[in-house]
Amino acid sequence: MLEKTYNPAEIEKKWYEYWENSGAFKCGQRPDAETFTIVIPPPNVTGSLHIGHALDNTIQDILIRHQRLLGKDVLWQPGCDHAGIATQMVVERNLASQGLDRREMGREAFLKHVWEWKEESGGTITWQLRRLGASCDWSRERFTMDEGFSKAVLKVFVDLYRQGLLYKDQRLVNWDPKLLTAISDLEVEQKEVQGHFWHFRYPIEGEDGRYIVVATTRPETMLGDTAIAVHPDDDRYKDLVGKYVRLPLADRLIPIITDEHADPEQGSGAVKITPAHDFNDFEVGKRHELAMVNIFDQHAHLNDNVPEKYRGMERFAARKVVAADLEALGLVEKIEAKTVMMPYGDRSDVVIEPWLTDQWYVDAATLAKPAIDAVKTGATKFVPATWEKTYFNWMENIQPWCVSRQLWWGHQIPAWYDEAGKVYVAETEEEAQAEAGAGVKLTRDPDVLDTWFSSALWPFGTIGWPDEAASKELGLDRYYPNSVLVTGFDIIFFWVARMMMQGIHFMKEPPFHTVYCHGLVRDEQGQKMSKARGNTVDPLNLIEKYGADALRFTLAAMETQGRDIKLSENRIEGYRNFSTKLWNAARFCEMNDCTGGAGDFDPKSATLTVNQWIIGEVRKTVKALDAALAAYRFSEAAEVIYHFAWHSFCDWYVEFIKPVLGGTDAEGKRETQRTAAWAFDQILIMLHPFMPFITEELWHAMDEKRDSDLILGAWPGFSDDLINADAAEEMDWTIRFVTSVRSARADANIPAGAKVPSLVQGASDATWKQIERQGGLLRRLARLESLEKTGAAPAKGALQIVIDEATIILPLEGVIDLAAERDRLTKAIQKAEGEIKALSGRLGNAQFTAKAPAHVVEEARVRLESERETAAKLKAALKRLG
RNA sequence: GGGCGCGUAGCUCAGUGGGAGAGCACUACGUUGACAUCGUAGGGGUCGCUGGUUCAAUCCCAGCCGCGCCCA
Repeated sequence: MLEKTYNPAEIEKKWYEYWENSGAFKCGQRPDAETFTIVIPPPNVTGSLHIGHALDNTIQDILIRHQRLLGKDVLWQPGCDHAGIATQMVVERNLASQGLDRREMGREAFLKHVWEWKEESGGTITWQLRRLGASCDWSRERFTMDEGFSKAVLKVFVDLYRQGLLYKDQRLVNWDPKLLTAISDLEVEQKEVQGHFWHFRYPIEGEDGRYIVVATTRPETMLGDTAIAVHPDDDRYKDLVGKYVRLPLADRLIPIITDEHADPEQGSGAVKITPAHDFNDFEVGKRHELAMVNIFDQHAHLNDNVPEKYRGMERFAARKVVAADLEALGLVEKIEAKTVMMPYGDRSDVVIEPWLTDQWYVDAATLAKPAIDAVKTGATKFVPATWEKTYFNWMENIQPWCVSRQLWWGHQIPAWYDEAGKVYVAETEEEAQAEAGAGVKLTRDPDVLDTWFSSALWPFGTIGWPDEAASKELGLDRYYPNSVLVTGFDIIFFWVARMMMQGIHFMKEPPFHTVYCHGLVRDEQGQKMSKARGNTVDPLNLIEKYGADALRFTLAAMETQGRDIKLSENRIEGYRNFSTKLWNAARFCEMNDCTGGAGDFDPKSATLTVNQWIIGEVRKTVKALDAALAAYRFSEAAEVIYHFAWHSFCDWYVEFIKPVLGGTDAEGKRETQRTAAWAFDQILIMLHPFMPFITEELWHAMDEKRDSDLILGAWPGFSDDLINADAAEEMDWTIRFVTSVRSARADANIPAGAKVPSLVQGASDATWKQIERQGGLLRRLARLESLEKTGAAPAKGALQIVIDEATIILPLEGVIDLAAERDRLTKAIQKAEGEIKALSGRLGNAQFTAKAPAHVVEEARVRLESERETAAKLKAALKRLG
């Protein structure tokens, strides 16, 4: 017997362990079936589950469980990435608290600490994913730093290098002076800050007293200026072009040049050019072959390329000193307050410095071309499609991708240098040595690769590539391409685009046919959740409080394409109530022997109208659910199954069958028990992808001798011949009858418990037969003492309810509130007349009848007819009321 | 500045060229051996504004207003 109340915590733990131990999550069990593959967006190995992960993985699990029920050979590939910067930062911080420093202990010792940390805290998120119910194939769990995967990373590096798609170059990078590494454009956040616009006078060489005014938001960089640029069409400076200015403080001569980059509208129209410290100026410098004077060291302190006075100064301190010194020289024309965009490192939150260094770059533009085509031709589709524009926009303007990082934690770049600095790129040191020649002393590039460089290989590197034996064992041919990728739109650039590029380049096929992008989970007020704001919610707490099923269902129900989710706790509470409802429905089934599941019951064999009706409703629900899931419309899918389970099954069907279950018709009772058990089984199956735990529990509670667990069950595959139109019509009418009578009773303040007599007037033969068939239910559910045919006009003061051609009369003279009843009828008449007016107006318009499709016109005619009939009945009722 | 998106019930949001929907909240009433984490009934919306296309616009188009995000 089921407990009186549902306790999710116990059940969820029990079933997860059972599933995992029974091997239910493992792929490859259905070797003849079609495959369905999702690779998990690998979370940071040392991270923990936040609500965004909960959403992302709930969606994936819904798809995975649905496809598993459809009989596919399903692979949900789990694993983590090594999160280069993030992890290294955490470990460095830990070490610092013990007074240790990585540079002092050296690379090898430090990496040992990182691996220890990974072992210690690396399991957290995978444990949390299990708590959520994620049915990943854990036996295949991978890590971007594990041996096989690392081989893939090195091979990709070497292959791209040999194909000329990866090269070393000296360019400006986004340099993080706190973390002391290059970072990619995507890891830079532009923030608005209040700054100043300094206008400096640079003296013209050879023209005493004449100067040119340049404006800058970064005075300290003037020490690295190597030119002044004016726009070629700017007449104000025509005579100065080709002349030189004497750069103050640095005391160097720099030329005045023309370049389109100078904006005549901005400031004075003349702009200082610092090619080593500004991305735009760098381009100008290249165009004009200007000197590149690098004035910063790696900490963004001034170096030996500046006058002695400034050497060693920190950049912001130098700013003040430079500005003050120029002021003292009378070279400051004015200082304006100005809002400026400043680049910040998303990890370190310090101002990023464009800095000239040697780094490794991937020729992203070349790799992007086929990746763009794959989406253009529809080989890969984004859902919702609106993200395709974002993808194209970025891909078509893609810059060389800086993939080297000055970190220790990550895949060390497979490049070796001889003493002359010549580079040898190879997968192993032996190969590099062979290439360089025996006896040549080689030093390995100390840098590591961007974490995204490795996670770009996730869709095939996890399935054995490039090792032949591993590929065979893990089924590379079978599971690549993957099917769907589910991720947040915020990492389309970081990850999706790069998987597309690498996947197509190395595997010759795009990694997936569909990319489903969901939004962000925000708090109730619509604020982005962040630790700084303190408005994060811990999904584990929510799971403890309401159950994983409730959280999952909530996220699914709120997941509508193209919109962020504003998560509120009372929504979760509501879906917790839904699981309670389901639990109680199961208890009802149990108490009434509606158990044994579907068994060998043939839904087509049902003879009772109520049973035929609910069977048809099941079919309609499956159809709607299939359509919703096929279109990745999760909120709609959730709504469909919720509505069926709660309203169709619990509210109506259960009430409809109570009399049969308690009655004497043994045959009817048996059929009804079997139908109820069958229908409830269908609910459990359809709901399983959303609420896996409670459904599995009830699946077994309803029948202790199941052939299979629900997780490996079969999705309903019925056809429309289960829909009996007559039964549907009859039960729909029954529902309308009951609802109308209840409503009228409530309006007339008839005590809910009172059983009242009733008469039916004007019913057609068909309706009357229907009343005779369903009389028991009608009386029971509408609280009617009797239900009889009458030809006579009713007594005055009766409650009258119009249902199509029939009028139901409750003779309650003296009991009902006449004024309230008059009101009710009048309102109903007004409503009908409003409809009549609108419909007849439309039908009276010759344009409408001529141009609108025939079925629309016909529909309007039918409706007009029925509204007229209703209005007439209601008017008659009002008249009779007295 | 360029691009994308949003504005529908008190709240959160679906939706569709042809009768405005759901959940929650709210109000009233609670009778029936699954369920008060419940049941029954009810109130509540010029579908942001203005124009256009159309027989017909909440839906399509244009402009405006308000809000958000991405890129420069």
